[in-house]
Amino acid sequence: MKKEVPNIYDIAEFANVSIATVSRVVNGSDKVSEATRKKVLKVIEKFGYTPNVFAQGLGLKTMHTIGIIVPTLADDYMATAVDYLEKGLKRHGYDCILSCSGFELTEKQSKCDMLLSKHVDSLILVGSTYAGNGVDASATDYIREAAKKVPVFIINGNISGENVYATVCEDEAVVCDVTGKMIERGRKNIWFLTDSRSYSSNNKKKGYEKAVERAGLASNVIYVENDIHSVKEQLSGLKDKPDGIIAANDKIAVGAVKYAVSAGLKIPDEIEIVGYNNSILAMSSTPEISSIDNHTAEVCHDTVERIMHNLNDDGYKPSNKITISCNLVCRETTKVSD
Amino acid sequence: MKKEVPNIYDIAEFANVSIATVSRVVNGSDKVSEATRKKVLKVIEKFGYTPNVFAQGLGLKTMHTIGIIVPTLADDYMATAVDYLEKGLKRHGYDCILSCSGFELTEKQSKCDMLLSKHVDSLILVGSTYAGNGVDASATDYIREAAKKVPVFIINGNISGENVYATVCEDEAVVCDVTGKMIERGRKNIWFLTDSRSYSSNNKKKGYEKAVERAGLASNVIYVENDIHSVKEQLSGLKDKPDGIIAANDKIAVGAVKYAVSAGLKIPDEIEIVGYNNSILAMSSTPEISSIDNHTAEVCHDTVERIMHNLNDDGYKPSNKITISCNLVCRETTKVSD
DNA sequence: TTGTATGCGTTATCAG
DNA sequence: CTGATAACGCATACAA
Repeated sequence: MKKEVPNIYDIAEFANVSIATVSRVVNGSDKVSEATRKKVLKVIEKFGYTPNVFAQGLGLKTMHTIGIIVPTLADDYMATAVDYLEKGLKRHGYDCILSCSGFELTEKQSKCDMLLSKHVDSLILVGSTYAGNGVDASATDYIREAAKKVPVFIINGNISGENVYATVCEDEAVVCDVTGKMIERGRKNIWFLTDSRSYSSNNKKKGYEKAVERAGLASNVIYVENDIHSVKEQLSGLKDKPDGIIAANDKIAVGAVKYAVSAGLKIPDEIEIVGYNNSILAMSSTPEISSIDNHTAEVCHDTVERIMHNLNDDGYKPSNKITISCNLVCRETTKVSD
Repeated sequence: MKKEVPNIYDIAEFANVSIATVSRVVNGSDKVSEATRKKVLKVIEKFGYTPNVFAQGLGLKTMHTIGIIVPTLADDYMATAVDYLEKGLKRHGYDCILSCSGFELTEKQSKCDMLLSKHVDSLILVGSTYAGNGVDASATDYIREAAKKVPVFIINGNISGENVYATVCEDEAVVCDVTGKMIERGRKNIWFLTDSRSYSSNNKKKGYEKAVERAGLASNVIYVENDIHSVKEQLSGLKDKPDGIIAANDKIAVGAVKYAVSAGLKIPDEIEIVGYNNSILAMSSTPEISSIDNHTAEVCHDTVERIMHNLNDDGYKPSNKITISCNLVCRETTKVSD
C-alpha cells in the first residue's frame, strides 16, 4: 500500500527528457532552455519529486549536515546556544545532527566519532568542557584528530590545532572588571564560586584572582556542586561570611542568593552577588540577580558565519580564534558604582 | 594531503576476499568462517574502516536517524525533553536530526518536510503546540500527511490519525485536583494564567474550570505573555486581587510570584501559587514555587520505547495514545492540606 | 541545449 | 562458506 517515491528516472521519462536534464533543472543550472525547464518543473511538481539525499550524498560526499555536540540540553546556556546554532545553520541550508555527550571524555570521544561516521560537514562543540582544563592536553587530542577530517568549531572554549576554530568570551577581563568595581565599592571579602575546572571557569577565576590580588585582598575560590541547594548548604556550613560573591553561572548564583537570604544578609547592602550567563534564572530569582551576559547570540552567529565561509571556501579565511566581549547586566544584587 | 577514506573494496582486496564477505563480517552474518572473519576484522581494524552511511542509506533506505522538531530550545521543558529523547534514541543506535520550528504553522510544515526529505525513520514533535488548538483540524493536516511516510510521535499533545502516536499528560485531572485542594483550603478567587491555546493549555484550563465550577466559584482565565515581567505588570494593572493562581508554566508562575510580592500579598497565607513543569525556575524563585511535575523523563522514555517497537516491527503494537500522570511538587507557595 | 555513460559504496540475490 | 553482480538514485564529464 506504500506509494513508491518517484526518482529522477520517473521524472525524466514523464517529461520526455534525460535524467541529466532533470538534474540540471533541479540544481538550477543555467544551461537549460526555458521551455524544457518549465516542462520538467511541472512534472516534478506533479509527482512531488525530491532528490534522494542518500544518492546525492554518495556522489557529493556531503549531506549538508553539521554535527553539534553538547554535554547536556538541561542547561539554559547550552540549550539556548544550540537553538541559535540550529536556526543559523538552517538558514544556510544545513541540518543539524545533535548529540548530547555528557561530561565524560570517553563519551565525548565516542559521540564525536559517531558524528564523523555520519559524514557531517563540520563539527560544533558547545561548551567550555570540550576544551579540557588546559593542563592535560591529551584530553583534547580526539578533537584535533577529528579536525583532520572536518573543521571543528568550539563554542566558549579554546583549543589550538589545525582546522579547529574557537569562539571564546572575554571571561577573564569582565570578571576582573566586575570584581574590581565591587572592591571599589568597599567589599573586602569577595568569594568566587564555580563548579568546574573548565577552560572558561578557569578564565573567570583568573579574572577574579587578578582583581583581588591587585587590591591586596585575600582570594577565596570555592568549588561547589552545580545545584542550588547544595550551594546554599555548603555556604551555610562555613563560619566566615562573604560580602561579595562572583558565581560562575546563574544557578550557583541563585544558590548564593538563597544562602544570603537564609543567613540574614541584606542584599545588596551587606552582600553583593553576581551571576553568569544572564539567563532566565537570574530574572527568576528574588531579588533579581545581576549577571554577566556572554552574548550567546553573537557567539553563535559568528560561529555559523565562520563555518559557512570555511565550507564555501570563499576567499575569506576565518581566524582560528575570535573573542567576544561580555558585560554585566545590573539588577538587584549589586549596587551601582559612583 | 587528505587521506582517502578506505572503502569496502580496499578491505576486500587487502584481506583477499570479496566485498560480499567483508559486508557479511561487518554486518555480523553468521555465515562466515571464523578464520576469514578474524582475517577481515584485522584488516578493518588496521585501516580504520567504517561503512559509508550514504551508500548504506541508498540501499537500505534508512540511515537510522529520527527527526526531532521542537518549537524552541530556549525553554527548559522542551530542551530537557530533547535531551532525554536524544539520549534514549542514541542508546538504541539512532541519531537525531534536530529542527527548531518556532510556533508558526508554515515553519512547522516546512521543517517537517525538510526532515522527511532527509528520510528520517520517524518524526517526534515535542510540545503541545503541534497539536493545534483542537478547533482548526486543518492546522494538523501536515502531520497526518507526514504520517503517511513515517510514524509520527507527538510529545504532550494529542492528534488522531493513522500512524501518529501521542503521549500526553493528565493535565486536566491534575489541575482539577490541585485547584480543588486549594478551594478546600478556603480560596475563593483562584485565577488561571496561560500564554497559549494549545492542546495542553486547554486541558489545564478545563481542569481548572471544572474544579472552580464544581465549587460554585467564578472562573477567571487570564491570557498572558510568556514573560516574567509582562505577567507581573499585567496582574499589577488589575484592580481585583486573587487569593490563588494556577499558572500554565513555571515562568508565568515566577511572574505571578513577583506580582504577589510587589503587591504586598503574603505567600502562601494571602495567596497561593502553583506553577507547571517543575523546572529549575520553580526552585530559583524565592519563595520556591510549588509546581506540577509532568514527568518528562517518563514521557520521553515511553516515546522512545514505542518508536523502537514500531521501527523494529516486533510483535508489540504500540497504542496510539498513552497518558502519563502528573503530580504536584509542594514547595513554599502553597499550604499543605490537612 | 541535451543525452549517454560512469562512478559513488553498500547490501542482497544468486550461483558456485 | 564465498564470490560475482545487480540494484539503489544522483551528479557530472564527455559526446553530440
